Amino acid sequence: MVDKPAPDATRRSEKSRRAIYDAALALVGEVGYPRTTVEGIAARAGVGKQTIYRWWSSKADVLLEAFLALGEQVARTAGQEPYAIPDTGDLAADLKAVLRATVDELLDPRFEVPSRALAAEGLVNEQVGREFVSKLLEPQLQLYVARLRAAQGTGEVRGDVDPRIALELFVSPLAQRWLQRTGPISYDYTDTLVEYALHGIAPRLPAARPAAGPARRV
Amino acid sequence: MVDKPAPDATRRSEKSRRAIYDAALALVGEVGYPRTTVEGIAARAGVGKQTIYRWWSSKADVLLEAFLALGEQVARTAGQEPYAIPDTGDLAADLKAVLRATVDELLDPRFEVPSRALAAEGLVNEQVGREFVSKLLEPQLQLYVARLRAAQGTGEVRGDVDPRIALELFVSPLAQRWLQRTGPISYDYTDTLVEYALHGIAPRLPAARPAAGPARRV
Amino acid sequence: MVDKPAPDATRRSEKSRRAIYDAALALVGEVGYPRTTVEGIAARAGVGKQTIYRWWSSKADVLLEAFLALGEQVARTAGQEPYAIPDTGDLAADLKAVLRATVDELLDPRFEVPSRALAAEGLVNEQVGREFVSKLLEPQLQLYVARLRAAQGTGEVRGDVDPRIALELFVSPLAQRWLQRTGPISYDYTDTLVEYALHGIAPRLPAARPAAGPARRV
Amino acid sequence: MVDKPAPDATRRSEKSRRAIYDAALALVGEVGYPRTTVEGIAARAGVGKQTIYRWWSSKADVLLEAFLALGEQVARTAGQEPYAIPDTGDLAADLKAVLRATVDELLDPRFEVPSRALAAEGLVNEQVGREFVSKLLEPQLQLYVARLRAAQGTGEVRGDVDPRIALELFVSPLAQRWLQRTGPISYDYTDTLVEYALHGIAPRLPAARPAAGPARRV
DNA sequence: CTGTAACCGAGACGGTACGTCGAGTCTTTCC
DNA sequence: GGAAAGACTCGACGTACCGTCTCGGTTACAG
Repeated sequence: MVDKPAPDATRRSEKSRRAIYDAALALVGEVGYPRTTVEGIAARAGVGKQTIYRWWSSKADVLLEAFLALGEQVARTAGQEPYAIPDTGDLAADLKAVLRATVDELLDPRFEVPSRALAAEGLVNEQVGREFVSKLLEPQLQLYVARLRAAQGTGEVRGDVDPRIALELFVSPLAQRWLQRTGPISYDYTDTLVEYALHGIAPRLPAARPAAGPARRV
Repeated sequence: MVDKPAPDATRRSEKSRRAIYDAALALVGEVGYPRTTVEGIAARAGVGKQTIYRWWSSKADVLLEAFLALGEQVARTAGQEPYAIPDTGDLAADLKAVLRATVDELLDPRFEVPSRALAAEGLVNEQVGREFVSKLLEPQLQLYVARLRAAQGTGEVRGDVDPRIALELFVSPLAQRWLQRTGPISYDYTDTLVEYALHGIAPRLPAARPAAGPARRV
Repeated sequence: MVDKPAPDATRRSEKSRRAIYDAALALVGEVGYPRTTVEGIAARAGVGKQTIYRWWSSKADVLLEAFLALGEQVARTAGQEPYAIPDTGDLAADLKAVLRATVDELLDPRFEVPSRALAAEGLVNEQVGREFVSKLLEPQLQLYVARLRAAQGTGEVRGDVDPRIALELFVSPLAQRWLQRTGPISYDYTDTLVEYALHGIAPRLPAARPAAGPARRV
Repeated sequence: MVDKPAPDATRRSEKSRRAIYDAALALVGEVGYPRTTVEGIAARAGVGKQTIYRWWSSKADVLLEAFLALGEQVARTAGQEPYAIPDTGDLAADLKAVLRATVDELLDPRFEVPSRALAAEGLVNEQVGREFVSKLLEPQLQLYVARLRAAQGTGEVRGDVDPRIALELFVSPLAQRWLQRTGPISYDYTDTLVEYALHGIAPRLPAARPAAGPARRV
């Protein structure tokens, strides 16, 4: 069995690509993911169906790229990297700020429908899932890893902690509430998550060191 | 507009119902959720399509009930309630044990495909999502709430902690890794989650807090 | 390889069949055969495409049956058999009359487009061709065979002539002019064909028998 | 509306033209006319699609020219005009000989598929039909006209006979049997046609005619 | 001898129709 | 009246070609 000859990407129509992205995002936003069809995207974009099938393998694939492109475009519009995590020296405050921003984004309908749709498709379609995770999710999680490592440097976080796991303590609960609608999302909620995660839910042990401040040992 | 006359449930064929459950679970396991069709379920169950549409509203609905029925049947077979959380007095040990059991279940292919499929459908189909959460997910989470409340009684957990949020610190990360394939799942991983969640990732620093605080347990 | 289970003809929708015949004939008449599509027939008939593909194998197949049905219906309307060849005892007059009627029919636009289309499809698609010939053409030609045989009985036609070939002398030229547009069609033309065919194009040989009339020997 | 600028025929690639003819004839022979596509011809000829559309208006147009070119080439190979009708003084013999040669050609698969395809297309596509008739069919029929006229000079054929009609008595039946598969084709068949056509199917009865008559040859 | 304008191979493009699949509805026949 | 069976309308699928439209590249004639 031979793969078909693979189209010549240098001749690709930029206009069509953009029109397809726009149509796909618009339709998903308007009628939802399951009722968005390849045929509908093509019609709305003023494009032949074949032009979609030539460059993408499925509806999910189109939407994934469209969403990535949207992300880049928003980033470019915003001027600088919007997803950086600040480092004011106060880890808790920084995390709360970022998570509050995330809450805002999750509740923004422009993002909500397509990203929920992609996440759903990714659960069931392994290929889409892997790409969704590696292109969208993991890069953002790595920002938390970096911030937590910095906090380990300043002693705000124990040195033997695995940051890749630690970040899940506050990121995953938010993700699950949003995706699976297991509970409401609010600033209070994310603030609480950060507190529980950072300080632990166990009562302070009476032992411990006297010391003050955020452990300014060099 | 009137709802259609509503079928008379007393005359329902129990045999058909079971055959439909079996067929649905078997097909989802064999060909995956998206390629499982109502027509296929009907054919495999030796049942008319109308019999399915008479009692369920969609493929997801069938699968949801089939999955619930499977759970009950397994429970009945196992003899006693399988999802209870032990209370040995050692919270950490109890949670680790339960999460290890959960890991086993998540990796059991008999459960994996249908529950992943249901979760995915639930993301996008709000009705299914609500039912999935309220009938399957939340009841299990409430077991954690109960156990955490008990731990608050013994002082293992601060009294001012919201148990419904606290449980997410170790449950959600596991759920996300499994659902979205963001990372590997193992006993080590869940043990680590419990440790981080229970003791916090920050070094124990009882100071640096105003005072006040609740948790005035006797 | 198995044929698909073959639909149950007893459950077939008579209404759909009629609507499909009507739509097919109308469309062929309006836009011509090549621009008549299965999709168009289905839409016009208010029928799903699948219903067409369930019962017919192709556009040509639909049209063939539609045309046959039209023929039957016209016949039923006309009351008695319309394609019988009269036998007044005067072979030449009878043939001229029938061929004049045929000319009328060939020039009737209601028949022209679909039958020309079917004939064309039959040239290239052997299956359609065989059915066209056996169901439509040959039965009519057999009427000529019968009439010629009767004429052999009365001595109007030599006894050693093969009627199946003889009829082609006047039928085929008309068919070719009509189908291939190799020349105009008129009463004069068909009358001439009959004369040439019946009396031969050679001059009368001076020899021969004295006799009179159309050989009324019993 | 202006016609497009009309390509410069002097710069036309002869190699491409030949390759297109070859590819078209080969494909029609191999997969039949309906499954021969412009795209396929271009690919097989190693030619851009536009090169075909620049010089021809349709698949049928290409095939028509390809077929004409094939005819010329065969003629050139054969040395002299192959379709001339001999004039030995014996009309019946001459016609039988020519028709036997025609039978051979009709049964030659090299010719059969493309010419049947062209004839079919011509039935439905009037433009192609006219060209097919005027460029291919009529020139050959005119050879019969000439031969019949000569026969009128020698008294073998009545002078008042229209040769253009007369030739159809033996040519059209053969054409119809071949095109529409209404019967087998053989030397016997064509010999019989000639006999019937030339001598008439009625017994020779010189009487029963008013008199007068033309054919007053000296 | 060199533009430059046409043809050329290639193939992406907007479209139309294909023939298939499955959804959800409707109808028939049996129990 | 529920159930098996399956034909029905409908809508989308992914594919095949249509005929048009760029893209370099390669002649071949004009300056």
